[in-house]
Amino acid sequence: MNIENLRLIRDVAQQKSVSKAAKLNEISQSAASQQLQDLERELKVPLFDRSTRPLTVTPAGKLYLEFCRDVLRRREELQAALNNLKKELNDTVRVAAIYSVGLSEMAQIEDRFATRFPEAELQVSYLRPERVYEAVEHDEADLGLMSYAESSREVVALPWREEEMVVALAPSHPLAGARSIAAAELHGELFVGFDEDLPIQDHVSRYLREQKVDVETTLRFDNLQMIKEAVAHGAGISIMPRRVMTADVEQGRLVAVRLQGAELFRPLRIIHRRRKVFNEVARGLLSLLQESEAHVAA
Amino acid sequence: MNIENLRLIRDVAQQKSVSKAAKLNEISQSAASQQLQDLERELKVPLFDRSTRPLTVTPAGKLYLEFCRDVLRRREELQAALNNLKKELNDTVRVAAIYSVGLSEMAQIEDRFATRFPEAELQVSYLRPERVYEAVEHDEADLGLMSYAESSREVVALPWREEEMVVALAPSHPLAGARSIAAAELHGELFVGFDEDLPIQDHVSRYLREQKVDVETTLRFDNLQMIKEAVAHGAGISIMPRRVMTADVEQGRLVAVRLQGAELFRPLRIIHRRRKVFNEVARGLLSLLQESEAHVAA
DNA sequence: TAAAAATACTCCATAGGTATTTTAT
DNA sequence: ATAAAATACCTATGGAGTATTTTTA
Repeated sequence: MNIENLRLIRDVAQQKSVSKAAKLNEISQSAASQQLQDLERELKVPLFDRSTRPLTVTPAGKLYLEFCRDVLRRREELQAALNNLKKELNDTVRVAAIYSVGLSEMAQIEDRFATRFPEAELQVSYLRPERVYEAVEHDEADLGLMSYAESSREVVALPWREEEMVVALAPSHPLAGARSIAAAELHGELFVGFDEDLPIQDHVSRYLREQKVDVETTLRFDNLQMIKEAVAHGAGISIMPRRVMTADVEQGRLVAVRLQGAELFRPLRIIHRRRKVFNEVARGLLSLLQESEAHVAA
Repeated sequence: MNIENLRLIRDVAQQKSVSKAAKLNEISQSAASQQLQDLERELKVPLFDRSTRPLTVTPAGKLYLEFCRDVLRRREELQAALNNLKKELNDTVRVAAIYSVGLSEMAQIEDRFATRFPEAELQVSYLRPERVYEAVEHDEADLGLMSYAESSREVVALPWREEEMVVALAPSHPLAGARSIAAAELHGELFVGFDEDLPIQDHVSRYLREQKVDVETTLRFDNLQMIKEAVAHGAGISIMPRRVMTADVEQGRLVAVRLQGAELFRPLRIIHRRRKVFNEVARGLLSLLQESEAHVAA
């Protein structure tokens, strides 16, 4: 029972002729005759009465014929569904990004992507960092954009960009007027930090430790949004990427001051599954991202 | 795409393992692996992600899996339907008989058949003679019971029984009291006959011609029922098989008188398609009919 | 390191072809 | 007599096996 055989049987019934059905299916009359007989032997029941001309369909043949039609129709449905899926598979790239990559950042990327691949679809999900990693690991996303990612057995991390970390202050803070701040000046300040298990917090803590600076951490959050909120309300100062506070600075809610020597950077990475087979648009997006990194660096 | 392959793919998804599915389907791991790859090559889309353990089903795999399940279910339905049909085919014999074979006659046959073949089913259709012949010719009936049938290219006629033809009269008819009637006595009688194109009419007409008897035919019908009706109402006499008027005689509606010399018989025949392959019960019924003929003759 | 899957290689069963015979009209 | 189906016979292909390598966890 294969598709060709189903078609053949259907055509025999329709044409009332084995040889005509054979021609339609581009096989010899002999082959058609043998297929039909093999099938009848397998089912142990004749499907056609060939002692009349033209041949006639037996009741069993009618049942089998309906079966053929049903399966052939179902097969067409499958083919159509698979084609849709394949189109999507080929024309879509799925990106998982942490929130702090930023909507405006992604909007630019999306624009350039849309120009270069007008047919393609770019799906972006904003997720918490662990979920970005998981999405890539389980092949729910083709590319991940996150900070402090490390290559592992499952996942490859490529460099993307290094974001300058600055001191975030409420406009009312005494240091808010400074053009730059030396690490030492932070000693004893009230500080709003990340949860301790986050790599960015490790990074900042290590930096402060190296600079022999002690800050008094008053609050911890697992996301930038809440930290900015707390800083704006005067709960303390913080250290974060300059880029994530652009809007807040413009609106006068926060002040960003350069760290003297600009010696702290948050590494953003592009991650993907090891041995991942990219489709064309995913490859395209990857190189677009890497170009843009070069561009920013320049 | 054959049934075994559909089962294999379904089992791979269910077991999340090619080797386990292979065992279930009693083929080697290698064969299963190759079947799967061939299928994926044919569809040009991977159905399973084998870079994870246990393997996972891709979206395309899910679509294909539903297809497998649908086709396998449909196939079971077909098998069940065919089994019913085959049972019927093997245990059923279809008989087409002319009306004048008679219900009581057939009831006896059915009883004896039911005793000898308790599992079997006997389907009897009462039809007009042409339709009996057609039914046998087109394999709508296995056996036909009719009068005056001849063997032809399509159909074989076997002798069954010869039915004595008698004179049918209304009880009020002057000849109704006779023990027998010579052909000559019918001369000038009003006569109710069959349509001229029926063999039985030929037969009767030829007989009367040979006996140099002229009757005055007042009415013609294409069936015995109407002729009996007409005779009972005094439209004339007729000649017909004794057996078909038994009930009418008992009820005093008609009188049957033997033709002197009992020289007129209606031949009943069993007909069947040439080269017809009988099932067991049809063969059984045929020999039962032929026995009963011997019995009647004895 | 152990399992599962893929691959290399071989074999043979069978699907399909040509030529011929049988069958139906 | 003619066209259709069945059959005899042959060949090439591909499906399935064993043994081995590669991959995943």
